[in-house]
Amino acid sequence: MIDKLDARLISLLDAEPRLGVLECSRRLGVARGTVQARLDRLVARGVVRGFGPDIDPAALGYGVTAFVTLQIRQVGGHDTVIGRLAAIPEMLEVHTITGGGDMLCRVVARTNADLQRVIDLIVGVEGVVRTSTVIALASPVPYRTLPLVQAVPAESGPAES
Amino acid sequence: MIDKLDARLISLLDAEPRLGVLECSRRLGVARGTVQARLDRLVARGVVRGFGPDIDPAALGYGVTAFVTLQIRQVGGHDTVIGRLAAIPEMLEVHTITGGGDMLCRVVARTNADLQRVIDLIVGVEGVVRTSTVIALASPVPYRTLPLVQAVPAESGPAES
DNA sequence: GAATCAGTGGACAAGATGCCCAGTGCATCC
DNA sequence: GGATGCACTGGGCATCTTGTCCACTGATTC
Repeated sequence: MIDKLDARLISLLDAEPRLGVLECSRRLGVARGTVQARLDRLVARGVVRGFGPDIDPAALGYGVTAFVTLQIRQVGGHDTVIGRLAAIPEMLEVHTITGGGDMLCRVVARTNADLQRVIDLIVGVEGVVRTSTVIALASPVPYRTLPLVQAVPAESGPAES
Repeated sequence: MIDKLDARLISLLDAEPRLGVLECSRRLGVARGTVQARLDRLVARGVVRGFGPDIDPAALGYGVTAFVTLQIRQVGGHDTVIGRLAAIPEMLEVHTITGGGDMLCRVVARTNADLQRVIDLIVGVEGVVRTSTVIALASPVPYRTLPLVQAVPAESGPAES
């Protein structure tokens, strides 16, 4: 699925995203064309979605992060609810889930008081029956995917497929 | 905190991350130096953390995402637990939270069966008392921050700051 | 009025990019 | 064995971009 060179390339780009193809080839000790081809392949296969700017909500004034579990009225379909939720700028992420709740959302707010406003927005969405909120106090492990990338290359020998 | 030009710049880079400074300046209709200065400032202020590659775990074979709520034994400190959790490659994110649980984790796995293995790894961590897992069935709103960026520029007039 | 700051528009050398090519080692396939 | 396909190498080329200067303008602040 991905080999050591790919992993090294991704790790390198993760550490110093501003690096160009040429510089990468120098650091990795391979030809420029190889790096170019690898990158193209990774993007084409969807492994690398892109290189979008990584925005820090806290730096924008949204220092409070919370996870809100929703229960949805069964009739009426989830789609409209999702649409309404997506219209809330503070709504950073929505997942449909198993278990007691129906959806798990990540939201941000400027303050705890502001979080109340955001939650009210959510509760106000037609079809939302109940919400349950937990506030993230700290994020000791911020979102990351590198360990995954670096762990995969267990396939060293003659891999099958 | 951020003005319309910043928002437009970020939006542009989000849509087409491969764009250079020069191309951005053309699209935005401003001088190259301006774009350069804006970008530098955004990065310096921490609003833009970087431009790291966006990896899709699913494309790596990790198609199952789950959220695991942990309860931690009060004695012994969270730090060691966090260290152990961070050592698990499938552990994408860890937050300490309010409410019934102590921590909320996002993990991925190759299959539901594989998820069992990952959860076992978590349960095996010294200090973890109990876990509660919900599986993400779908992610109708994948992680995003753009709406936040585009919503902020409510300050148009002579802002006080 | 003077100073400060953001933006403009232009210039320059240095470097990177996209693209093409011939050659090589290493698989698999006939 | 021999042939094909594939990934990688190393080189060359014109074009574009980058980083970094500069002088000038306009708005804001003191």
